[in-house]
Amino acid sequence: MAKAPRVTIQDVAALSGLSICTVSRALRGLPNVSETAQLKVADAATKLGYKASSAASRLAGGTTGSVAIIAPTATSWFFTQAVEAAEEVFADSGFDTVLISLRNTPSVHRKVFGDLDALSQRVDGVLLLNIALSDDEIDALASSGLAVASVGMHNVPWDNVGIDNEDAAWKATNHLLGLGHWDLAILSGREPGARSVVTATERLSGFRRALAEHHLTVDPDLVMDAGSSIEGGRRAMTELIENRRIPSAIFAGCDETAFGALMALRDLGLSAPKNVSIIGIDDHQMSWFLGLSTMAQPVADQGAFAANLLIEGLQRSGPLSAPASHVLDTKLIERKTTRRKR
Amino acid sequence: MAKAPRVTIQDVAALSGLSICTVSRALRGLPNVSETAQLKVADAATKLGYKASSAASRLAGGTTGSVAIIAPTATSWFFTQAVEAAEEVFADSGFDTVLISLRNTPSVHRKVFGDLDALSQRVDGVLLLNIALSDDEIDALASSGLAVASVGMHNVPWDNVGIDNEDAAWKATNHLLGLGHWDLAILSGREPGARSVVTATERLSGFRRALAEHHLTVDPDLVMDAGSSIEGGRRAMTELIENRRIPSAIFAGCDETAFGALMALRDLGLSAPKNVSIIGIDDHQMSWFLGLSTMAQPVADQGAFAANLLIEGLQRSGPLSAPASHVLDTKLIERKTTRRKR
DNA sequence: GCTAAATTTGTAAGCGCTTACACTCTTCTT
DNA sequence: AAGAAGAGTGTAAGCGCTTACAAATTTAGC
Repeated sequence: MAKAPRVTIQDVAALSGLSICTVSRALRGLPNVSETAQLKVADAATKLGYKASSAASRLAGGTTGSVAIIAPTATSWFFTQAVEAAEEVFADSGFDTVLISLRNTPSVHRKVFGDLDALSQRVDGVLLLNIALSDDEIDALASSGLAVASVGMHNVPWDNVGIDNEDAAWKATNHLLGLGHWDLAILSGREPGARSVVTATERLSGFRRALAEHHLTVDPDLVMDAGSSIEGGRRAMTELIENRRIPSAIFAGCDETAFGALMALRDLGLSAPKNVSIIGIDDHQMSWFLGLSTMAQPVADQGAFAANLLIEGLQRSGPLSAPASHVLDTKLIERKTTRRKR
Repeated sequence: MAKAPRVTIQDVAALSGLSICTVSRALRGLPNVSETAQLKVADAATKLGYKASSAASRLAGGTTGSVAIIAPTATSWFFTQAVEAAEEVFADSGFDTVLISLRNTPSVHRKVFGDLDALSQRVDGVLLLNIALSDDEIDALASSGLAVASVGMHNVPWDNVGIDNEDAAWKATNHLLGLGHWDLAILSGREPGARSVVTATERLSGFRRALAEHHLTVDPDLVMDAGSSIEGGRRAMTELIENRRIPSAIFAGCDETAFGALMALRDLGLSAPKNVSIIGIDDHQMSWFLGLSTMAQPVADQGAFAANLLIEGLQRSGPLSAPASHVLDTKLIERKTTRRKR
């Protein structure tokens, strides 16, 4: 199969009998192109199967036709769901998706956000998934010329979609409190050694608020950095049981953490809700199976929604209207790992 | 933050007192550059913080500095693990990773593989994860100019790494057979309506061989297309129990399918290994917790290994040596969902 | 020591696209 | 009905890099 010589804008111009310039404008839907020209160009383009060279386009000051999705890690459930949904939206809109996993590693984080020029050279926009950014990084991003949208990041100068983490945590905690549990632990926070994640901070704060409203104090011994992985949950839970004490109930920052906790429990001959009640956040696909009580959140929806916001931002490109923050609902799903304190 | 004017190769040339051309060659490690020049260029480049523009480089006939990972879907466990591992390797080698999910959708598949020109325009190489390709597609890819490497694809004209699926399935089936189960069902195959996956075909064949070696026939009623998702496993298992019959044991094409089957079982008041023994393939993170017997395979290793092969291929770029196929080991992990037939 | 060959360096022509600017035609003005 | 304004189109100059090819320099050969 011989390499077909690339179809360039020249060919389209030739076939349509117009100049390169007019073709370029027509193709990009710019004004000042007659309908006749539009049609001729569109016709010639499809006939030739023309696709603009992103490299050339980029070099000449145009766009790259690709966007980046930046996630703290690519393996945890939340991110895989969100990434898949966003990728679909991007692909359907003709964008390539560059995946960047920070791997929970500060040095990678710095490398990515420390050189936005490099980023903006390769992509037109970025979709941020629950990334904890410093004020400087936010400013830099906002003025980088890149379109930005995010999931799970509040108070940022770009469009965002997420759930109300503080509220979800508050509700989850209240569920526990309502069941008569007052000695609560939280398995959340950040991966030890990693950068903290906004989400975790907000969830912790919801947890604290719920307790405070019941005039309960948070025992520092029961606040565990468990990250958001199964392994982290397991480690934290083991540590909790072996070296601290068993609380009455546990609020896990996400379902995977709860899974890990459940494992640790079983390792030690304990179980939920017998020895301890436990609730997570997410409604992971396995949660139903494991009977895990949880606050359900629409993950794929968030990814798709944010992706669409980014694409809109890419199109509008004009004066940025005020950034909007969309909040999606969460819902308590009571299953078998939580029950009234005896 | 004013946008720093881009540092171009011109600037480096000026600072080093050499011509653009020499700088370009020096930067890319091409021959015929004196050591003195090398040093001067390297010096000037770092001093200026110079980064080549990938767009310009690409346009001029160089490389894009990015590679694509193509997966049948981005959400299933196997792929998320492999993708994360590969992305890490790519990132560490300075490549951008373009994620392309086929979403188990034939039309997407056709779109991607039907226009390799578009692909080769944006990336230097592709990493294929368990993609079922027609001979024509394989030929087209092989002669597309793209570097290619794959996971889980045998008999392809490029480097591949995978496990011996036929053998793994055979071993898993033999485990069941050895336990006295002779009435076996298989939950594998492809997502109904989707393109078949090589892996599934090979696993089915290992299953058949094991049975044949024991002079057993495969009951077509017990061969279910379950795809490789939890949902698929659940659906297939439900269908099996409700409209066909309950076999003595089940070989699930992957752990997630097995999870789904376990769910379906429980839905109907049954359980493993009481009513049916069940074994999967993968050793998913949750399998230990659920007590699922399985054939463990090193997923992240496969992704990383293949990514390295791709990078090597990218570098060598010369006459392609014979494609190598690397086979990684699998291991039977006997847990609680399989037991001797009573 | 002088030419032939090899090595290092520079010149210049693109790669395919965008865009400022110049140039036709049409339309409105008055 | 003549000039201004605007719509539609074309010309040409890059964007930053790679790469023939030519030029300059060094090295080798006899």
